Amino acid sequence: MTDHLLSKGARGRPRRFDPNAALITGRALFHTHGYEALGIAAITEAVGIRPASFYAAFGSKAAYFERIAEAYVAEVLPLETFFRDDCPIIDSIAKLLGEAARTYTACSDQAGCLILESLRADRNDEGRRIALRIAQIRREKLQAFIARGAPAVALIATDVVTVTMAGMSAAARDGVSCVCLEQVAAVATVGLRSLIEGGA
Amino acid sequence: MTDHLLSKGARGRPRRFDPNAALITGRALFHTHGYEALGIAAITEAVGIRPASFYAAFGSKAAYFERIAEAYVAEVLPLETFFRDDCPIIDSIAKLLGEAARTYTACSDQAGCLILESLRADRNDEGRRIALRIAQIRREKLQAFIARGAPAVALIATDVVTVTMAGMSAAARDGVSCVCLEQVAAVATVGLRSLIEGGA
DNA sequence: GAATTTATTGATTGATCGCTACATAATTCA
DNA sequence: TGAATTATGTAGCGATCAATCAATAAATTC
Repeated sequence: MTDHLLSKGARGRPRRFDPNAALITGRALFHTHGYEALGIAAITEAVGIRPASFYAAFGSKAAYFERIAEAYVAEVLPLETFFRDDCPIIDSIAKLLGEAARTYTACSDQAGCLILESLRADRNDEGRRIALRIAQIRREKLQAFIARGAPAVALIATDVVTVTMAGMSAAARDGVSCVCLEQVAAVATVGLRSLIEGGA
Repeated sequence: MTDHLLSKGARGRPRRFDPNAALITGRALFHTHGYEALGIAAITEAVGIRPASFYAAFGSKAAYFERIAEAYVAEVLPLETFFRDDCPIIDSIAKLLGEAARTYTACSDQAGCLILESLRADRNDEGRRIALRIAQIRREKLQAFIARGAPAVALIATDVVTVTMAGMSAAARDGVSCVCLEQVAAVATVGLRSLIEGGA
């Protein structure tokens, strides 16, 4: 991680910056400002490089964002952590929603979910297209997990979880507190429990 | 409405276009593309005027959007329609959420709520600032209505409704169907009923 | 040392952004 | 009829956008 400059067998002039660090920096910037509002100039200034170096390393703004978004979805609220076969599905969902409330409000400068917030853009926005693909994969994964414990209502339960998380992400960006979102998650869980356990 | 060209007492050269029609056109465009993604060029082309005429009539893009957003919030899902004193608060909320599901999916090119979707932007985005002010006023109004029927849990119930509507608006933009959103609204209502009626 | 390879710097490119200056056209009021 | 007023068309402002070009620098390979 710190030996990015060494790269023994590399020919040519070595990089003067760490691409991984640049991805971390970019993640924070995209999370704060969004895909469209964040310009190359702001990225390169924050990383401490010139545009040409940025494009040599990452190819394009879209490719740069895609790498960041892929890493984000793999790290933040990974579904495998919550859905285990020895745990009632409703408990898994409750834990997921509660943890989402905390994650989305952990840093006021980067509130909400990077992926879900990147969906809020024009249809033809490149950032939205990338985020949409990632969000759909995640959604299918979630639905598969829920289907294992509640096959009859998996689709609607997945929609409820998805809508709730999107709403919590939006609310977090509008400044709603962690405690409030935890309560929202709890109320949503009540409805979901009723749905899954076959209540009215 | 059709006599905008007459305006008996008006001095100077008369307008060649209907500002009200231009507001309608702009509402559809903003709803489809969002504040930032919609440029003056696209607006003026759709309305059939030149930029100079646009600025003479509306002052700025922000002022134009503000007039559209104010009209939108007054017309779409007006809270007074749903909250009446002779109706249990949970029924009012259920009707509001159900109608939101239908409204948000009525037109696929303008899915979701114009105000809520305009909140998804950079903090310093002018469109977001305008939408945020309108959304906050609406939120306070909603909380006041809910407090009349359920004062003890008005704050959290308001948060749940707000989050659910924001999530439904986002889902509608991602292509989720009306039927699915109606089911989501129904599940959310179950949780809210439990909250309001003091259940577990 | 010479050739090759890769990354850097610095200066731009063409497109688009919101917005406006200027002259002209069309109307009302005196 | 002429002055005042308002809207229009043309043309372009400075700023910013993502992305790139040519020249140079720093490494490896031969």
